[in-house]
Amino acid sequence: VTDPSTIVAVAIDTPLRRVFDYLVSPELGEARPGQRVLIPFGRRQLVGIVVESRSHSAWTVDKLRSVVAIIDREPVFDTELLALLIWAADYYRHPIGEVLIAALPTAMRAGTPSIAQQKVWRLTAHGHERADAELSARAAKQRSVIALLRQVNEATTGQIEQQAAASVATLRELARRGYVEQVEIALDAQETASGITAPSLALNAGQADAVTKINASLGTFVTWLLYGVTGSGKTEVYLNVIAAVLARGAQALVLVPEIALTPQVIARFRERFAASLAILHSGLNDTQRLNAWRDARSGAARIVIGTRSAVFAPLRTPGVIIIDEEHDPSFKQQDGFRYSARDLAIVRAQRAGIPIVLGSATPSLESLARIQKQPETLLSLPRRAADAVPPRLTLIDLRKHAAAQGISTPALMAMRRHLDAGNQVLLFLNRRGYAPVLFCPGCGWAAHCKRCDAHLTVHRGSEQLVCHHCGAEPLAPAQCPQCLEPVKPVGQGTERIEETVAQIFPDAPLARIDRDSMRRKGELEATLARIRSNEIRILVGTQMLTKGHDFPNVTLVVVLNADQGLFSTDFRASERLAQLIIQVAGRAGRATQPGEVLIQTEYPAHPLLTLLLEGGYEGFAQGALQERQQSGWPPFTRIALLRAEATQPAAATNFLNAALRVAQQHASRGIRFFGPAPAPMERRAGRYRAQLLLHAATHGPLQRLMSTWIPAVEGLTEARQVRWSLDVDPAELF
DNA sequence: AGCACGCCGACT
DNA sequence: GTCGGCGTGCTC
Repeated sequence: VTDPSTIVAVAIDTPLRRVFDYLVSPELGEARPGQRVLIPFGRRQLVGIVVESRSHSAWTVDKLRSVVAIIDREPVFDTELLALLIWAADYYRHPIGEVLIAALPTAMRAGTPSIAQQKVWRLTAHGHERADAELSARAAKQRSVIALLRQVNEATTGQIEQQAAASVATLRELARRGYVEQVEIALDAQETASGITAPSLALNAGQADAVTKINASLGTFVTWLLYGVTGSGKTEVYLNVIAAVLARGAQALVLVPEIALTPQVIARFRERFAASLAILHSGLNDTQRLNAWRDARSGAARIVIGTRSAVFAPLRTPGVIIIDEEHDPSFKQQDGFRYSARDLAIVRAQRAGIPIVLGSATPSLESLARIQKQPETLLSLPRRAADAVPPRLTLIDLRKHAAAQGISTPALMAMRRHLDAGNQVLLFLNRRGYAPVLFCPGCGWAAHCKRCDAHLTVHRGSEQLVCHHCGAEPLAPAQCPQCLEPVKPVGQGTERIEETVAQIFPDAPLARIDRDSMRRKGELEATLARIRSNEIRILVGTQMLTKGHDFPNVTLVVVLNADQGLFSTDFRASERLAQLIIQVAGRAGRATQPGEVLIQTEYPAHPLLTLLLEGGYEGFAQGALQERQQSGWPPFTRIALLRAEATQPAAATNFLNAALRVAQQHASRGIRFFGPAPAPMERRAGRYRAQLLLHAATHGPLQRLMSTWIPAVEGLTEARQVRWSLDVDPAELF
């Protein structure tokens, strides 16, 4: 007897790195890839996603269970998006079920319909035939409802209430008699405008050239690098490209860093286009997210703007992908499914056959390495005429110049000069809190976190110390627990800089901008408004200041401590520091006056700083790329990182050693292993962390090894005592 | 990840 | 006598 059922491979939201085969009985209809299905799984019933239709299974039929129901009429992922997601799961070696589920809005991870639904009333067959004959002549309201439904076929409760002057009670009575019924139907996508409401600004030659080239590439895959300093008009280029994409009837996908998705950015798009926008970011609730997702999928939204995860937004007619601030680290997910939205966006554009535009004032070294091979894809935007003079970078040698509470005399003098000229001053320090250490001058004791290998940070006006790594908030001792001497805060955080500056410049209104001071919703917006109105004269802040916001009246930027990224074990730290310095320097001198940037350092002869000063970001990047090539780091080679953490001190290293032994039994030709080594901060939140680095000339050997190695690693007994994860193309080495 | 089974310690 | 601790194994 042949079983008429077909077999489907289903991905399920579990950490299991495989799909599960199920039977589909013929009466359910065809289960197509991308559709959600309800399936029995162990003792539970779960929502899964069909990945593939199969004629055979490696499992015998008696082991297979049956799909309970097919949830979607239309697949939630079209063929292209499903293929991209499967590719991503394979590339990052992440469980496919988690990858597919992560790409769905939360509401759809349960059974919520993928297309917006509407409840409508309609006549039953019985109602059609008998209602007029059977209803009493005096039942005027009931009769008018029947008449209305005969006319329009379907109507919502609201429509009936208005047009038939009937109440819900009338409808209930009609339903009780079996004349009418209420059913859910799909709500058709609303037709939306796609026009342009505001004209383009006049483009300069660089912008016009970029727009011309990108627009000529529509319909083909090209990776463009749009390289231009802050204020060079990258957004205007995006807007003109999007206009061309909309004119072709296609959609634009725009990815921005988490911190940059501000009301102003959205307003700029809304101003220009009548087309409807779908916005996808972490601040949305489930319903808003679902609606945005549906609009993107139906094509009702012509422009989709979002943060990292929006790279998985469904698009009916993809036309272009734009990644603003492509160097930004927030495009890499740092836990769970550790994908790079930037890299996946390039893959998506390639598979869709559309151009992708990577925009930045400080491009990633990956992008610059690509430009060395494909120089024709570089689109450089020159400075605007008004800002023809780039800000002047100067080093202040902290060993020569005394620093009062972190601010050197030359910096103080420059601040005075710029304030007296009526300008604003920005002090940048990438360290929150009052002081990074609480120290005893008597015996050398310092306050450490009980659960981390880190100092506790002092916060002003708080009885408690704070661990910036695990969030612990122990009480601050007034005296040293060892020798009973009074303890004192050592070093500077933004709070202490704020205090010092307020003492030295008591008449200059000051704002501190960091995660602590901007905790409340809307506070950042309010402060930025006070800065724009020139009410604030001195800005003190962390990297929160460097992202996206323009401060036209700032003419002096002081980088208070450039040394934190100078001697890191992470080969990417110098790239990050250079980007940070150039980004913060970009806040200076937007208007008529040239800007001045002072960088305080104990290492003025450090090659990174020398390169930056002499050659700007290009100079630095050239040097850094040479160094990466010589020492064999990405983008010239490929790496992956196996991390592990455990409450037992040796468990993580034991696991990684076992994993390394297994790796050597697999096809690991061309792969070098570094470690296992303890993470730079070995203990964090009470867990001991270690890592094993894999290094190869190209991705191929890594992929070949991981495809057989990771399943073996999963089965190791040592794995039971640890939490482990794999990071392909890690952005940070710890 | 769930969820169950299973085998050993302190309690209504 | 049971409730429940978390080690181990399984999910088409």
